[in-house]
Amino acid sequence: MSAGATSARSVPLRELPLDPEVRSIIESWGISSLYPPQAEALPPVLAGESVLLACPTASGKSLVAYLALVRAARAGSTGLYLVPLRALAQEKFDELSKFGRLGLKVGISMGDFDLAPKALEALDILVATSEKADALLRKGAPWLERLGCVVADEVHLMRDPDRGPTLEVTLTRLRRMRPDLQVVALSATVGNSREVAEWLHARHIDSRFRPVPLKSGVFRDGRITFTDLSIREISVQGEAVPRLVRSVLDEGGSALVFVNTRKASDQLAQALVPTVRPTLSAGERAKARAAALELGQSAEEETEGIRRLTQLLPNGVAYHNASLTNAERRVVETAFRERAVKALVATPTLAAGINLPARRVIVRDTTRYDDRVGLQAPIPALEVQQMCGRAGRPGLDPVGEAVLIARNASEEQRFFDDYLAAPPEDIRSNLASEPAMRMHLLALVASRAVGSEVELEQFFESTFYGHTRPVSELAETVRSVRAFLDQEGFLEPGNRLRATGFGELTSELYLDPMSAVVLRRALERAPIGVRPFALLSAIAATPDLPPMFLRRDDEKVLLERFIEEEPELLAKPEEEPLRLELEMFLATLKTAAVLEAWIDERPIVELTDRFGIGAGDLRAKVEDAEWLLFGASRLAQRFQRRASRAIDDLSLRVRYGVREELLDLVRLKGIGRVRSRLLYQSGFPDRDALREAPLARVEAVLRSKKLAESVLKQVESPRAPAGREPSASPAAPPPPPPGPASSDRRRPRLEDFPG
DNA sequence: TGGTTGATACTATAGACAGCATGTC
DNA sequence: CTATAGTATCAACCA
Repeated sequence: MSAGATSARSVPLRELPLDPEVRSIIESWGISSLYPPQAEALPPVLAGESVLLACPTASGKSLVAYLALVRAARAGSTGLYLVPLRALAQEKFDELSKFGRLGLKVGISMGDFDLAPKALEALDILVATSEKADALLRKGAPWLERLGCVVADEVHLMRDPDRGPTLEVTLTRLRRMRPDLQVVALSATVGNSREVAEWLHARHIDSRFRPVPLKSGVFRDGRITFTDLSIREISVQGEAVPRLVRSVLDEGGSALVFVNTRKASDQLAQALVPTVRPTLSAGERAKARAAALELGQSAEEETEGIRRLTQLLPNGVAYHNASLTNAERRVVETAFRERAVKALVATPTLAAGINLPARRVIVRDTTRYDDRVGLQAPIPALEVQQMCGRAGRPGLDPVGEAVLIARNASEEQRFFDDYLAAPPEDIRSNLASEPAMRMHLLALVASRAVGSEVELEQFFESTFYGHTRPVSELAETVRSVRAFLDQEGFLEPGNRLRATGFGELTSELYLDPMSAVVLRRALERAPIGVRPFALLSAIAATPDLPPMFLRRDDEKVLLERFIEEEPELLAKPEEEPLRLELEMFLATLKTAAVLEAWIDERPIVELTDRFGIGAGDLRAKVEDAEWLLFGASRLAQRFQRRASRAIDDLSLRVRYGVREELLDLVRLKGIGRVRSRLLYQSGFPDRDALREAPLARVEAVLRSKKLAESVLKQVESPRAPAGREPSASPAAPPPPPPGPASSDRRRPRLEDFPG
C-alpha cells in the first residue's frame, strides 16, 4: 500500500492545471485544497492518463472522476460515467450538472429515465448504469465512438457474480473501440487493485486516506477494543446494541446499525425507541414528526412501511431495507441526513451506494443467509469493511467509529483476524459463468463486435478474465453456450459467427437468451395471449424474473388452487430433484399470483400481507414484469402475432395495477391506479365519458383543479394523445381483437406454463 | 379439568439492472 | 457443510 497518509500535507487547489471557471465551480463547493489521493491522482488524470484509484469511500474519488470527464469534454471528446445503481446515477448527474455553467451538456440514462437517441448525440457527458451503457453498445450509439474518457465507479463490483460481467465486458468493449480511451477506475480497497490497474493500463494509486479518521474495533463485555489497541469502556448498561447506540447519542453523534435480515431491521429499530427517544431535543422531535408527516403524504395508498415508519420516525429511529418503496427510503435517508433520525437500522441496502455516514457504525451481524447453499455464510471482509467505512461524517465528527459485536473472546479474536485486520478479498472475473456468457456472447455477435472464433478469443484475451488467467479455461463454457445459442436459433448456422433476427432482437431487448427461449415457447403454445395468468406465469418462469421466496403457507395456498386441475401435484414428491423442481415451479406461480392480484386492484396492504412481501418488492416485481412483457410483446410480433396486442394491454395493466376496464382511463397523463378507479366509480368509465363532463364534476372527483383541467384538455382533442398507446408494430395491420379476455376466467392448466 | 411452563420442531432468511417514451400517487 | 431468532406445537406438570 503506498500512501498511508493522514499526515500528508494537503495540496492547494490552485496548484492544479485547471481552467479558472472549473476551479471556481469546485471552490463554490467549499473545496480549496485537495486530499492526498486527489492530489496524487489529479495531475495524471488531467494529463489524460488512465488511473485506478483504490481508496475508502468519501475520500474524494468523485471529484477526480468529475474533473476527468470535464477535461475530456472540454478537449472535444465525450465522457461516460458508469455507476452500479440508479440512485447513484441520479446523484452523480445532479453534481455533474453544475458544470453546465461551462456550456457542457450533461445527461443521464438508465432504465427509469432515458434520453431520446437524438438528445444523446448532443451530450458532452453521460451518466449511465453499466447495463445501460452495454445496451447502448449493442444498439451501436454513434455517441460512444467519440468517447474520450470513461469513469468506472465502484469497479470492485466486477466481483459480483450476476452483474460483474456486464461491467467487465462493457469496459473491454469500450477500450477496444477506442484504444486511446482514458479510463478512470474508482475502487474500494481490494486485495488486487494493482492487478486491475495493470489490466486497464492505468496508473495504480492505492491510499488509505480518510477525511475523517476511522477507528474500528470489537465490542465485548462492555468495552470496545480498537485495532490500535486503545480501549473504550461503555458505561451505559443493557443489551449490546442499545448500549452502543445510547453512548454515541449522548456524545451528540448518530448511529447506523447493520443487520442481516429485514425483520431484524424493523424489530431492532422498534427496540431502540426507548434508547433514542429521551435523547431528542424539542427541535429534533419536531423535525422527526415532520418527516413522519411527509411520509404519510408521499403516497395515496397505505403500505406497511408507511405504517411502521410513521410510528417509529417521531422517536428518532428508523429502519431501511428493500421492502420499503423508493419514496419511503428517501424520507428515511433525508431524515437521517438531517439528524431527525439519530439511529438507523439497515440491511445491506445501505452498505454500498448512496452516501449516508454516521459517527458510529455498528455491525451486528457478520453472517448472512445464502440461498445458493441454503445456509448462513460469512459476509465477505470487503463488504464488512464497506459498512465500517460509513463511519464518520465529514465536518460533524472528529472521528468515526466502527464496531463489531462479539459474544465471546474467540469471536472477538476472529473478528479482528477475519475482518478488521484482514486484507479485503481480490476482484475475480465472473465471466466464466454460463448465464453471463449466454448474455454477452450473443450480444457480441449480434452487435458485430466479433465475427469469428478467432475474434472471440481475442476479445476474451482483452477482458480482465484474460488478463488474469488463460482463456482456454473459458473454452468449455463457450462451447456449451454456443451449442445452446445455435440450437435455439439465435445464431446463423455455419462457421462464421452471425446472429439471426431472433438473436439480434433478443440482444437489443437486453433479455437473457434463456428468457427469450422461455417466452418464445410460451407464445408458440396456442392462444396464450388472451389469458393474463398464463402470460404472467410465462414471464415469471424466465431467469430475468427471479423467483420469489416461497413460504410454507404459499405452498399450501398455491397447491390448493391447482388441485382441481392437477390433483397429482398435491402428492408432494420427496425425492430431492423432483421436490426442488416443484418448489421452483410453485415459486413462479407465486410471482404470477402476486402480479395477478396487483392487476385485480387488490389493495397494496392486503397483497403484501397475503404474500409476505414488502411494497418495495411489489414495486420491483411490477417493474421487472412490465419490462419483460414489453420484450414478450416484441417477440410475439415475430412468433405469435395475434398475442402481441393482448400483451401490450396486459403490460399497461401491470404498470398501473388495474383491471381491464380501466385501460382506457389509465392512458391519460396524471391518471393511475387510484384516480382511474375513482373516475370509473364516479360515472366516467372511459375517455369518451370525460369528454362530455363539466370541469366542476371532474374536479370534485380528482380533488384537484389543475389535474382536472389537464385531464379535460387531454380528452378534448378528437385524437388521442400520442405516446401513451401500447406500442403496436407500425408496419403491421392492427391485430384482431384479443377476444373474450377478461371473461375467460378459467383456471390455468399446467400445460399453459413453460418448463 | 384447565392452565402454565418448558422442551422441541418448525419456519424464514440481502439487494436490484435492463426496453420505450415521458410524468404515477 | 458455515446459523439463528422468532414462533408454533405439544407434552409434562401444577393447582
